[in-house]
Amino acid sequence: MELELERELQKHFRFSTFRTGQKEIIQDVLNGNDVLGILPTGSGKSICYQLPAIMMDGLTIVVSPLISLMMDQVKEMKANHFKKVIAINSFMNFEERREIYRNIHTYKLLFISPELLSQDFIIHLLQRVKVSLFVIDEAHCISQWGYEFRPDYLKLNSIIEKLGNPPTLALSGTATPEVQADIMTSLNKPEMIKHIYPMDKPNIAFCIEEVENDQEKNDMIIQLLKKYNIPTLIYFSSRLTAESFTRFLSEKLQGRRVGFYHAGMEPMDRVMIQQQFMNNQLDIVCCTSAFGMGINKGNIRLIIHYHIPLQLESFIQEVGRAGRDGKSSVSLLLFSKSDMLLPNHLIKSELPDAKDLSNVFGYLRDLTLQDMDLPKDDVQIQNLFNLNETQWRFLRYQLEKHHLIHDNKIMDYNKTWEDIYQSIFHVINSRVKLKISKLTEIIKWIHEDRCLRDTLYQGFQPTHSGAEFQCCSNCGFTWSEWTPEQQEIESNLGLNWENKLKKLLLLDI
DNA sequence: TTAGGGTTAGGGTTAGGGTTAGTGACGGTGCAAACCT
Repeated sequence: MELELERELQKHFRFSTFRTGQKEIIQDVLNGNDVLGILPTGSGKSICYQLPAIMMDGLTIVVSPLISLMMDQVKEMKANHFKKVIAINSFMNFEERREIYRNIHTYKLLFISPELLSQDFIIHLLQRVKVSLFVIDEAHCISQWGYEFRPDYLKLNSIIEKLGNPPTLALSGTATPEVQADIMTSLNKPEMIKHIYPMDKPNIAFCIEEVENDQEKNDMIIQLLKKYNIPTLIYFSSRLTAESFTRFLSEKLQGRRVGFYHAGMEPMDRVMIQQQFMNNQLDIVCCTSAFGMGINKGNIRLIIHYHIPLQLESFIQEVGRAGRDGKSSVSLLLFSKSDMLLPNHLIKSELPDAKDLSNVFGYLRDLTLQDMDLPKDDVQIQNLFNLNETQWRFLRYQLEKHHLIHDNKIMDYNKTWEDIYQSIFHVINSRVKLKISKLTEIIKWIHEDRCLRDTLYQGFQPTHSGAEFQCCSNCGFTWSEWTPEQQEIESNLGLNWENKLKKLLLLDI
């Protein structure tokens, strides 16, 4: 068995040895166990399901949060001469999708979103093939997105059951013990075998600066970026500010290539900015939290937070994109007292409040009394109830869970309505409370006097390595002592046309 | 009396991604149309 695994790895991926954690996870998976694997990004998480998928009979299903991640995976595997892999999404046309459904039994590996996987038709289709392994990639999304933003993540447990309870593998790069427990509870698999590996970054120095206002933030950033010409990400909690700051930087830093990135942009523009940054054709990207998942660029040297993330988990994920190559990198978080308004607003806008909830129940009751269904169009419902998209999605999930609505039919009015109201009201309250406490946690960390590295990681893992370079602003970090490797002017400069062509072709296999 | 510092209030803002209808596959049964003698 031992040697056999290495032989399979060599045969299919041309690696002679496994990286940390891979083999242990794969062995447990092949033995039919449910496994939770926390491996740092860039450590080859995907091998953990790709190799079992090849070796096992039947189909491996991989739930992935982003279509772009699915595409990357399929492209990579096909480049590795593995052809029995496919991703389904709603952008494919009818014919393409029908072709996949017809040939579903010929694939070994299927990438799919939780939303598509929640559709009855897809479940019926997959019930006809043997599902050998069920994988949740970026499994922290269950905890981070499932409760409000993408409730279909919470339906995975019932989907796994409908598929005959295949062995389940949940993978993530960052998950606190709290998030790990949340994943297992949500999947209804309390007995998962855990393989947890440290994700602290010894090569990143943590720096926090309190300022009076945004003007001071701007001055400080300009001063820094004038000194350092290095691949830099600046995180914002506002799309508009990210855009306007990009213009500001372009003005102040002549010759520096600056771009912005957020979820409100055209998909083509997003791909372009990401590619340019990856290929060192952009120096600085001003972005929202949309930027990052699946970005594998080794030489990001500086991550600046212009606004405070809503939780330490997000901060760690965003900061973790620096210094993947192991070289000295810095995280700088800027904050002023007035910054508290923004995260508070974001938390509130995610969930309906008490007034919204009683409004909705009133409307629903009126509709049943008139023997009417909910409108078919969700936008119409949102307008009717005066909720935003996320609030209504959260509420729809809750109402469906309590069987008060099904599709667009509303349950007849009876005395259980009051219990359901109370139950949803309770969920909202505890979610808001939890989010506020997470925000409080990061605020507390920002005001910490002790070592920032120690206090940041203490909730995430039992121990962590010390700093490899400078530690943090509480341990005497100084900018004057920081001399990062400066960026080469143009990454392709050293390549002749033949190598450039090879590089291009490799990128597009 | 005035410049300057500190505080507060008020205005309008605010992240994240997927999806939308149709679709597959199989065997058994019942029935009607087509074909053969």
